[in-house]
Amino acid sequence: MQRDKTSNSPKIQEDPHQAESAPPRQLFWADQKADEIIKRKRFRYLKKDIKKFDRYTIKTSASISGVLHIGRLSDTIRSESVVKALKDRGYDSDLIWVAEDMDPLRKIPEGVPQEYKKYLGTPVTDVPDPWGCHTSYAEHHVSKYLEVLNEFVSTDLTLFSMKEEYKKGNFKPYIKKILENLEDIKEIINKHRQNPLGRGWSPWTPICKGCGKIITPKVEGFENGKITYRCEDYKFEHQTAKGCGYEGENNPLKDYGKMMWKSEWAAQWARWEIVSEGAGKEYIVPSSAWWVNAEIAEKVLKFPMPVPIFYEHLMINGEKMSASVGNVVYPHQWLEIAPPVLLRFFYNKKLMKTRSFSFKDLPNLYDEYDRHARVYFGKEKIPNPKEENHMKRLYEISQSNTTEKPLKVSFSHAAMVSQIFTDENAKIQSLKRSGHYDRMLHNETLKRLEYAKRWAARYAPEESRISLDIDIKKIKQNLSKEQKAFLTRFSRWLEKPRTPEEIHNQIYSISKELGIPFKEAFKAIYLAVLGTKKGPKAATLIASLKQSWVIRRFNEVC
RNA sequence: GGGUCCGUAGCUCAGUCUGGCUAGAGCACCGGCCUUUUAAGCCGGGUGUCGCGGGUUCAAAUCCCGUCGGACCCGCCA
Repeated sequence: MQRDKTSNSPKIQEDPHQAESAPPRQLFWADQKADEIIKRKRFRYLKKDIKKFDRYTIKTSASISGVLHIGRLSDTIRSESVVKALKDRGYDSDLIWVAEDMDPLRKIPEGVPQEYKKYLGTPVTDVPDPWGCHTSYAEHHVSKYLEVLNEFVSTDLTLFSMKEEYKKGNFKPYIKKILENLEDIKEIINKHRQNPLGRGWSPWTPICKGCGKIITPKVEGFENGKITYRCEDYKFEHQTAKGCGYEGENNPLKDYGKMMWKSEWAAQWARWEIVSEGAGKEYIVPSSAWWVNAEIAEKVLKFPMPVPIFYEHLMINGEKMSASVGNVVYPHQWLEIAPPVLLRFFYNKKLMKTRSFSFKDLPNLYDEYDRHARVYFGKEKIPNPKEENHMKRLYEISQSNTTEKPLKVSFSHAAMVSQIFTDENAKIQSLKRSGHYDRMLHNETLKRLEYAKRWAARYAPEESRISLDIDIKKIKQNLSKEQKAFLTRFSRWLEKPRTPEEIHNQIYSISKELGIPFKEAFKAIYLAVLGTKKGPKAATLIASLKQSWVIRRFNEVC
C-alpha cells in the first residue's frame, strides 16, 4: 500500500549570511553523507562501478509492534536531514517510510485485552484492531505513527507497507534471485556464525496455513523450491506463542510468508534503490545484519550497499529508555513542552555522541538552540569560522518550512515569568519592560511562555520553581525588624484599591519615612511574596496579585 | 574472543574528520553597580593536567600507538 501524501514540500530558506562565505567543504554530518552518496563510485564488495541514480532515495522504517517514543523518531529525523542536504545540492531526493507490518506481535501492550495472547507470533498486519477503528492492529498503529511523524518531520514521506509489497509481488524478483543463490547467501551468513546453517535452512519464513502465525512454523526442510514446516510452540523472552501443530508446505514464490531479516533488508534496498539508510550504532560491528545484507545486496542482487547513517541511541537521564525503568518519553509529552524543531535540532547534533535527554536540562537545550539562531541571523559572532558555519548549518537544516528568528526571551526567563503571572497580558507587559519582547515574534513568544509554563509545572527542579507557596516560618526569620515594619505599613495602605504607579511611589515614600534603604524594602517584598531576594518589578508584581491576598501574606510573615 | 563510540570548566556542550593566534559558549559561581523604570538588568572575573602515557611535527584537544574509565554491540532472532 502506497499512501502518497500531497502537501507543500519544504523549502530550505535562503540565508544571506550563507551566501557570502560558502565554505569549500561542509563540516555538517548530513552534508558529508550527501557528498559521500553523490561521489561514491564503486561497490564495496565487488569490483564494479555504481550506475548513476536518477534520484536519491533514503529509507526509514519502523517496526509496528513496539511503543512509539521520541527515540524512535531519530531514524526518520536524521534520514530527513540527509534528504535535505541532497536537495540543497540540487539533486532529486526522497524519503520513504516503510511499515514493517509483517513483524510478529511480540507482547501484549498496555490497553490491549489479555485475550490477544492468542495472536502472539502473528504478523501485526493480521491481528485485528483492538480498538475497532482500523482494519488491523498494524493499520491502527501506522496511523498513530504517521500522525506523530508528520508533526516532527517536514519532508513528505512516501509510504510503503511490507504486507502490501509482498501481496503485490513487488519482492518476487528478489526472492527468486535469493533462492537461486541460496548457497552464496548461506556462505555470507555463515561467515559470521559459529554454527553453520543447516541443510534445510531457508531465507524464507512461511506463515502457517493453519493458524496464520509467522513465528511458530518450524522449517523442517527446503527442497525443490518448497519448504516443509510444522507449527510448534515458540518461546521468546517471557512469552510463548502457541503453535497449532499444522504440518504443511510453503512455496516462497506463491505462498504467504516473508523473507528473513538477513536477506529482506538487502531486497528492500534493491527494490527501492536505496542510497542511504539510518541504523543504530549496534550495526557498526562487522558481523551485524547491516554488513551481511550489504554483501547479499551486492553479490547476489548486484545492488550497491547504501551509505549507512549510523547513530547513537538517545538516553534519558543517562539511562536507556525503557518501559520497565519507567523513563519513556512520548512524542505528545515532548510537544507539551517544546516544539518539534527542538527535537530535530537535538538529533541533528553530532551523531556518534551519546545524547542524554532530561526534562530538568531542557532550558539548556533551548539556550543552545537560541544561540544557534542568533549565530544564523548574524546577531552573534563566533571567532572560529568553521564552527560558525557548522552552527548555521545545524540550525538551518533543523528548520521546517520557515526559518525561525531568534526569540528575545530565554526559556528559563519564560518559565519564571509564566509562573509569576497568570494573565497573558501581564506576562507580555513584564517581558516588554525587561526588553525580552519582540513584537514581530508575538505568537512565538506566547508559545514559548506556554511551553515554559507546562515545563515549570511538571518538570522544573526545585530551584527553578517560583511559587507563591513559600515557607512562611523561614521567611519570618529572615526578615529584619525594619523590613517587617515596612511590610506592616505597606499592607495597611493596600487596604484601598491602588494602581501600579501608586504602589510604586508608595514603596519609596514608606521607605523614606521609616528611614530604611529602598533596597531592603524591595527585598522584603520579594521575600514575602516569592521567597526570593529578587524578582520582577515589585509594583507590577503586587498589582498582578489580589490585594487582599498580599495583605494577608504580609501579615503572616511579620 | 572480537568490534564501535564517548571522555574538553561545577553542569550542558562546541571545537577533533581538514593540526596553526592566549582552548571557547551558555548556565552555575564569585566580586562590583542601581535613591523614583528592582531589570532575575548591567559591568568585571575562566574557575581547565582537553582522561592518562608515549610518538610524529616548527606546532597536537585535533594525527599515530598504547593505556584507563564509561556506554554499547556481535558471536540467538528480527
